[in-house]
Formats: sequence, C-alpha cells, structure tokens
Amino acid sequence: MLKISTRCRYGLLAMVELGQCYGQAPVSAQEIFKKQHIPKLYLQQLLVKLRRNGLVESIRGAKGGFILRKDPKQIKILDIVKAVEGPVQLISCTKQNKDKCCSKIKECLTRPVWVELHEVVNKVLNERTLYDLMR
Amino acid sequence: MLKISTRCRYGLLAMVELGQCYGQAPVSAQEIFKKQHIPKLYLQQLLVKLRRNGLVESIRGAKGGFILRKDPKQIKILDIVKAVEGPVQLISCTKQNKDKCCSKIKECLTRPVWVELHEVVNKVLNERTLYDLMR
DNA sequence: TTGATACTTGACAAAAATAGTCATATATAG
DNA sequence: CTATATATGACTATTTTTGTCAAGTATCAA
Ligand code: FES
Ligand code: FES
Repeated sequence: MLKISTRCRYGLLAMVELGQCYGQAPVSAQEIFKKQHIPKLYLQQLLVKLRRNGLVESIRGAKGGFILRKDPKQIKILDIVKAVEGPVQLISCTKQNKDKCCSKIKECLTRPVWVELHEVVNKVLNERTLYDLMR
Repeated sequence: MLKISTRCRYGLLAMVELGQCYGQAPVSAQEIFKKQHIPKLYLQQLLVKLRRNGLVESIRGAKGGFILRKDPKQIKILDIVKAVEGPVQLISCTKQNKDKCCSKIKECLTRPVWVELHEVVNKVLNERTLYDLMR
C-alpha cells in the first residue's frame, strides 16, 4: 500500500521539533515525546539513528538532549528518511543488482513505471528541506 | 522503505501479459506463471482480484483463461494497483479522516511532505496506462 | 558526593502485513 | 467422460514494523 511508516513520520516530527529550537538549548527526548505523543523508547531509538547518521548531536546528563548538527536549510528530508529507514528503494532491481526482481530485467516491461515512481519519490524527498516545513 | 510489493509487481506483470494478447485467445494462469515465474497459486489470487475489480474477464474450463475487459489504453496503472492492493494511501490523515495520524493534524508541520509524496505517486500511476508499457 | 536527569546499547517481543499454499468445488471443450 | 481451468475461503509461514526492557554511562546541580 506504500504507506509511510511511523518510523519516518516520527523521525521527521522529531526533527521538526529540533528545528524549531535550532540555536537554542538542547531538546530532550522527553519533551518531544510529550509534545508529539510518540512512544518514548521508540523515539529514543530513532534519535540514536539520527545521531549515528550525523544529523543530530546528543548531549548527555541533566539539561542534556538533542540538537541539530546543521542548519535546517541544509537538511534534506531524504537525509532524515535515509537515517531512520535506510535508502528509499521502491524496487530492488538497480543497475548494480540486475537479477533480484522479475525474471529478466532486460525484458521487464513493467519496470519503467516502478523506476519512474522511484525517481519521483526520491526527487521530492531530495528537494525539500527541513526548513521548508518550519513556520 | 516504501518498497513496491510483489502483489503489485506480479499483478502488473500479469496484466502486461494479458495486454500482449489482447484480442486473441484467453491466456491461462498457467502460461503467465511459466513465463514470469510467479508462484502459481498466488497469481491465481491476484487474477481473481483483478476480475472482481472488473479489469479482466475469466473463462473457465479447457481452453479457458483470462482476457482484458478493456483496451490497454483505457487501463490505468493505478486501477491495477488499486485492484490488487487497495487504494494507494501514503498517509492515513485525509480530509475525511482527520485524526488518525499525528496528534493534531491542523498543526502537523510534517504533513505537507507526505501529502506531496502521496499526490505525486498517485499522479504517476494515474497518468500511465497499460498501453504505455507494451512494446 | 550524591541524586536526579538524560542518553546508550543490544537484545527481546508483540503485532501486523506480506507472501504463499491447500483442499474442495465448479465449469467447459473436445 | 476426462483433462483443463478457474473459484473460494481458510490456512500457514515469513518478514517487517512497532514497540519494550534492562543495565549501563555521562553530566549537572545542590
Ligand atoms: S525487473 Fe525489477 S521490476 Fe521487473
Ligand atoms: S497528521 Fe498525518 S502526517 Fe501529521
């Protein structure tokens, strides 16, 4: 059904929250969790992924929390999605990996639609930045 | 990860096969299954869905099989995807159903990206027809 | 120094969706 | 009559998604 996963939605929600406080004090998982009603421990996980992918910085201890490592204008939505979910691949048959999908990729008549979808989705995610979502 | 399901891929593969033989004798599940290496019983299921949604007609008995009910030019890829998978909804918060997604849809800052993705995906699937995929 | 706050890590578990199968029945050509 | 084909609904297995847990580390502030 091509549904956007909660991982993605929560991840982006968290990033928007951090974006709103960019330049200010760190925001704790606690605060995001309360404001957005995201399961706390699940959110923690996502924040760790965002950190490991260099999108946020974590500050431990009391008064700690998370802050963005870059200006929201520099953060593409695609970066966020990739961080929490891995690459956005609508089909598994790529130029490198020719034999995963249908029987014979060379002759696969259906592939063009899926490729087009793949490209259009990645394009949108790659063009929009976190800043575009902030008020 | 927004991966295209096998349901979708197999469904479209089957429809393309039927498209190639449009106007000719019915094509049996057997033939499609052999040509495209789709699990036979799974394919049957998908064909039944396509029939129930009015995309194909089934002819029982020996020399039976499936044929398209419309010209490939009249069949949108979106129709096929809808038939085998249901509506393509990237997010669950629609105009009718305002409270399923994030806490407060009115204030949801992340929604615009997901809506844009949703629209762009539906647009592509709605513009392309089965005919566009045939050689 | 001590306690409260907050992130870290890796494993674990429940739930949902996806992918595929089976048995039984029905229909039709030849 | 028989071989070929679809119809149907239930059933199972696998994978992915969506969380949770426990034990640990780091920092601030009183
Ligand atoms: S080969 Fe990948 S969709 Fe057909
Ligand atoms: S309300 Fe649906 S994405 Fe936020």
